[in-house]
Amino acid sequence: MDVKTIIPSTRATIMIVGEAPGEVEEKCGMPFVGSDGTTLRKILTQAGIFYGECIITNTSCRRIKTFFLDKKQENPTPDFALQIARLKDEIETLNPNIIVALGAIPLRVLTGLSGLKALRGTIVQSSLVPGKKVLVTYHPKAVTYDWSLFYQSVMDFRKVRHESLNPEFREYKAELKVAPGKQDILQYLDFLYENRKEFVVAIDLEHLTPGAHISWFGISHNENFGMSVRFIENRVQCFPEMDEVEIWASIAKLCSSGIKLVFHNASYDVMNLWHNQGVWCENIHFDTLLSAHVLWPEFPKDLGYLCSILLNVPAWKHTSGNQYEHGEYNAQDAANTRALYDKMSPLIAADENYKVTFEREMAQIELAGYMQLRGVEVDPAQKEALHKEFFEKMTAIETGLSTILKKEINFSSPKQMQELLYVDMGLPVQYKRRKSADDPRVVTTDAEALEKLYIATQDPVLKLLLEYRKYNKILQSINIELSPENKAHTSYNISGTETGRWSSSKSIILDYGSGNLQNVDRRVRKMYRGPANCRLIQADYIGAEAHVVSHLIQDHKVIKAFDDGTDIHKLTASIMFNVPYDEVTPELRTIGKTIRHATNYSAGPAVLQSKLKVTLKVAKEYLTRFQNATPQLALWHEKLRAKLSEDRILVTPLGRKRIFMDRWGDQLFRSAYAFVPQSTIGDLLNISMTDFYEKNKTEKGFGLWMQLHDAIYVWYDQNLDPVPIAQKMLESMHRPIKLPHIDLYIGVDFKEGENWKEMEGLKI
DNA sequence: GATTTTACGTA
DNA sequence: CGTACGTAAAATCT
Repeated sequence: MDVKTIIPSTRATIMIVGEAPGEVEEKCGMPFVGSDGTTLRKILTQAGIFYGECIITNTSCRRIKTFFLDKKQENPTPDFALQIARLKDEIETLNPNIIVALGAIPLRVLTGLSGLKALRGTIVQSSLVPGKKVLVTYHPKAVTYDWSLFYQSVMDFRKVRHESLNPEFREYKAELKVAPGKQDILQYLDFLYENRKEFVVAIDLEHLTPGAHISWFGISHNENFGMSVRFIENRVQCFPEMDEVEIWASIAKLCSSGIKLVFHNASYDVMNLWHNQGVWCENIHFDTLLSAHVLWPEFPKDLGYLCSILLNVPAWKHTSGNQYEHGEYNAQDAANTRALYDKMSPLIAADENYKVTFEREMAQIELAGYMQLRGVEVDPAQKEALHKEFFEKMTAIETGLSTILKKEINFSSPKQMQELLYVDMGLPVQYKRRKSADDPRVVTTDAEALEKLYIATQDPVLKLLLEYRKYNKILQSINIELSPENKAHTSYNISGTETGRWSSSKSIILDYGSGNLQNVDRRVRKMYRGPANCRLIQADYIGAEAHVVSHLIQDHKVIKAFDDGTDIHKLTASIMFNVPYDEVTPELRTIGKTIRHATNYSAGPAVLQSKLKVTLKVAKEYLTRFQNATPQLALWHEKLRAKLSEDRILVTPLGRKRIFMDRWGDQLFRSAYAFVPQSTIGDLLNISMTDFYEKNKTEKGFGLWMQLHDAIYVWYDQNLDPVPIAQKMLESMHRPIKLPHIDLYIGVDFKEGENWKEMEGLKI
């Protein structure tokens, strides 16, 4: 039976086209009746579209095995060709203002194009019925499979709603000036400078790798105009030396004039301009990357994606095609960034939480850039010594292993390790711990599995394998390339996480060091240090996340302990094992610490088992005992779940908002439990650090060295007294978290030393 | 050659 | 069935 197109009784402006009916649809004779239909209805509801006012159909109104005869999808099968003709007929008769293509097949049929990912969210002209607008988005089946696509689909349908108001296809008509001559460039820059009080100007750079030398400079003051200055072509300068100097001088004059500047990831562009060209951007007015991060931390944030949901521009994707093409993208990037500013700034301004969070992130741009360019010093002699030490250890184990195993094995190869453990040695196959009960079981040879097998068999080979891999990993973090000044650099990413913590990754501008400086192995930290004749001060928030949790759940015993400066983990152990506080042994304290941490984030017994190296039974017992001692925690978790079921939104005490879009279940809950404490401390530290930077950036004998989620590091001249400097750090870090019932202050602990490893308590 | 998976380091 | 990250090397895809 044919599945009939659903046609509303009044004239419909939106036509939704799926692929082909499935078994269920064919039986009822209705499109989208199964789980895909449920998903589609949910998406439409969220987007403010009534299902009943849409024309709903498929490219084929009966089940179909093969759509096309060829792989290129140019020739439909005879059956499908008839269906396409039927669809064309329906479009012409029903005359909707906009057609939505759900997935790749409708995209192909309606537009003749392919490449769903690149075209998603954009409006293209139909080739089937010329003049008709087609918006491309995911098929609900893809959303049902990967729920994180849900809100992206909602955004697409919001655009559909807007586009359904009229049938006109608007041609993209921006004027793009690519690689103009010197006079044109200077004339435009002068024009911008003359209007510096009124204009908002977007800038975008393209660079060469390695070195991040600027090859194209894109600039736009208006969404319908973009200019791309070509500086380098095929590694050769495009302008005579003096002309290039003149152009850069003009750019520098404009950027330092106080004109409002807009970027997509300012800490990269601004610092590249400064580092490579000495151009200083005085007024970083708006960053579209940061605004996207504040508005939708869970969405993709690249320019192409943002344009697809907020603008009406055709998809323009970056290819490594010819140079001129690259310039066109660059000019369009600048124009689109300028257009995004117009769309995004009202969204930020409309919500107080968005506003404060955005302003806070904007305030971090200069600091993040500064810390990237500054880098951290490494002692080459210490690096060499560490390498020698661990290389010898690794070699010794390698020799031991090769005499026992008699065959060459790459211990870094999961495949070969599986062969060795589960085939040659005949050990019981170990599986990775799953995130959710319905995840598939995956065979593993990771450290946790090896530990488990070692406990069971006491086979020394397992211990050797563990040690070999450990030393091999450490050597990786020692064998890093240093800059000519013996420094390692990292790019601190303000928008790197969904919590507001910074992430740390390889710097494009100064590609030296391990890249991520936030996961450096403790055993190699000895080689990192401050400048010559300087030492380091560390300031970290004490038990920060646990402190926040204790207030959120109103655990008065623990709150009081934090207030009194009692050792919280000792207290935990004392309560759990029912021993007097003063008789808690270090071993018991460790157990208390691990359990508190694990339980706050709803870890299961298997995690405790592997962390504490106890049996599953004992781990379960510990958990039960802790939960009994802290009944408030489960209540709070319940409260969070109730809030999530209401609107899936959580807001932290510092105003950061996050929508939890995962499929309803334990994994979503655990992310939610972790969010508020983790985000609050991340934001608190970044606020404090920015405050410290702004207040002290002109000081000579000390300065910021590193950021580590809940700690900051400062280098200082060893001839100075560290205490007053630590006091300045404390001034910036002693900062209230405003909770409904109290202003919460998190304690700060200080350490001091000559390198990142050897640090000892500093009393202030 | 590009992309995904595995393993593992940090808070 | 802790979350939040990034990277190297191996495995896999095209």
